[in-house]
Amino acid sequence: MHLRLKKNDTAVRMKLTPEVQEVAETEKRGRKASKETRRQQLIEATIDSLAKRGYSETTLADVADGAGLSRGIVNFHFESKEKLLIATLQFMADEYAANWGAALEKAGDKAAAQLWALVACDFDRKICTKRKLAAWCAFWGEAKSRPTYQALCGARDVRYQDIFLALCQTLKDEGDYAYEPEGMTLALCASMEGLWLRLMMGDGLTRDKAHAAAVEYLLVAFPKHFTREGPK
Amino acid sequence: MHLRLKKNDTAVRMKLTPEVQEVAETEKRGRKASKETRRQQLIEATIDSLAKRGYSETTLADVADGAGLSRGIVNFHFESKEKLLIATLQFMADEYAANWGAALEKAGDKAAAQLWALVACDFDRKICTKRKLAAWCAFWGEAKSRPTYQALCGARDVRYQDIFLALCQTLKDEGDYAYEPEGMTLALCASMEGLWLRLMMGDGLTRDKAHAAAVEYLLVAFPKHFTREGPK
DNA sequence: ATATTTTGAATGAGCGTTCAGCAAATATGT
DNA sequence: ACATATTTGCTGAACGCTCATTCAAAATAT
Repeated sequence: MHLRLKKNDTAVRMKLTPEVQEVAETEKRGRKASKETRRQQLIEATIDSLAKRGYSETTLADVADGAGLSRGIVNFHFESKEKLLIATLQFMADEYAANWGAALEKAGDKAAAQLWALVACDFDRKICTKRKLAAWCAFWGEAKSRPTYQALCGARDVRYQDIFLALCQTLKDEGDYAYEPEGMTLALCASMEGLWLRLMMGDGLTRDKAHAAAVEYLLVAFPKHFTREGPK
Repeated sequence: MHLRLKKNDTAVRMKLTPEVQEVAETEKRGRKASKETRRQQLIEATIDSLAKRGYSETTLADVADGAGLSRGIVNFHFESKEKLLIATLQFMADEYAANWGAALEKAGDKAAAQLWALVACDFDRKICTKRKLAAWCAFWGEAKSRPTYQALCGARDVRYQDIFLALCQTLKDEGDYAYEPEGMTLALCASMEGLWLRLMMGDGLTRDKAHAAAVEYLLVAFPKHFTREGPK
């Protein structure tokens, strides 16, 4: 006979991370949480685990514990570990895309303002957290040997890169700059990704310093369009 | 009773990769290989495995197979899987450092030439192979949750970054550029790392195009010092 | 003969997956 | 209203597989 704790008694459970908590408390609690809410809660716990332990040490047990739920739960809501991870990456990719999409909307129709916004939003508090950067990096590390991950990681991808390229092209025409836009765009995008990488590694680099470095790049590339405070 | 193949008969073994072969055939063959040679051979096989299967799926069995040796071999020459991986990363970090060290030597004492050489050598055939980039990336993915990896990955690190910064500073003084050197250096280093990341991801980006993008950066940042063909 | 290197079978820990069963929520019957 | 049946969400023990590690024995070198 088992001695049993009362279920869903959050006071008894291990401390959950703010992100998981938040999702768990959205809508209704405990048993009544909808399927979609549970999935989200597990995805958040997965990001936590990836950030804390890295890809190779992320286990379903850890995810379940992190979500404050039982062992079999992932295979119930997702079909397998693999599918949970894909859903997690998908979620992050969607969030990322939504973020820059919204930033672009708000930026108005001047190319310089759009480019500025696009660069800034990569270092937004919502997107650019240690936690999420670590999770991104975990996926990057596995991406080369997994086409599925590669496709989703590259979702910061074609459309994004195209827009970037178009903006650089426009500014070049406006400002009579001499550079070769494709190389320029590539170097700029790469720089932001590299800054993410470094943010993740720690080193005492902060979000603000990273953003400032990216801005420095914008300044030397498009001196007629930007000051350190923003587009002219 | 076992039916046994004759040992060390390379004709019978699985095809080994060029890198492993090369090491295996350095010095004397088969059993007579020295301790150091065997270690190197296993390290090359580890890089192969990381590149082919990613960190999380790299197994000692795969490494041993890749080296054309038996299962227990790694635990004999290295003490554990963990130590093999650390030795592998250490090897790559040393090779990387030696590469830019040599490039710096050869570049003479003009700051512009040195910076050019430093950027160029990151895209050198010897360093910048799919295989090695993939291995680097595999380690990056695990680095946040493993201090040891983090320390070694950051070996493209303090000294490297300091030299870079000093060079940017010198060029700024020479050329009366307006940028803030710390941000500039950071953005430039990050750009090169980001380009590596993209090279690894595939996308049809080639070493030459990546190098060209980095050069494009140099051009806009230091227009008085460089042309696309090199330092003035 | 002794020391060193290599082998490969055995071991056991860790992990993803499965599934029978429990409990909460909801639907249906009275 | 209350009782009963059905559905849905969840649990956790059990299973089987993969893989790092160990080690006795074999092969080779000195």
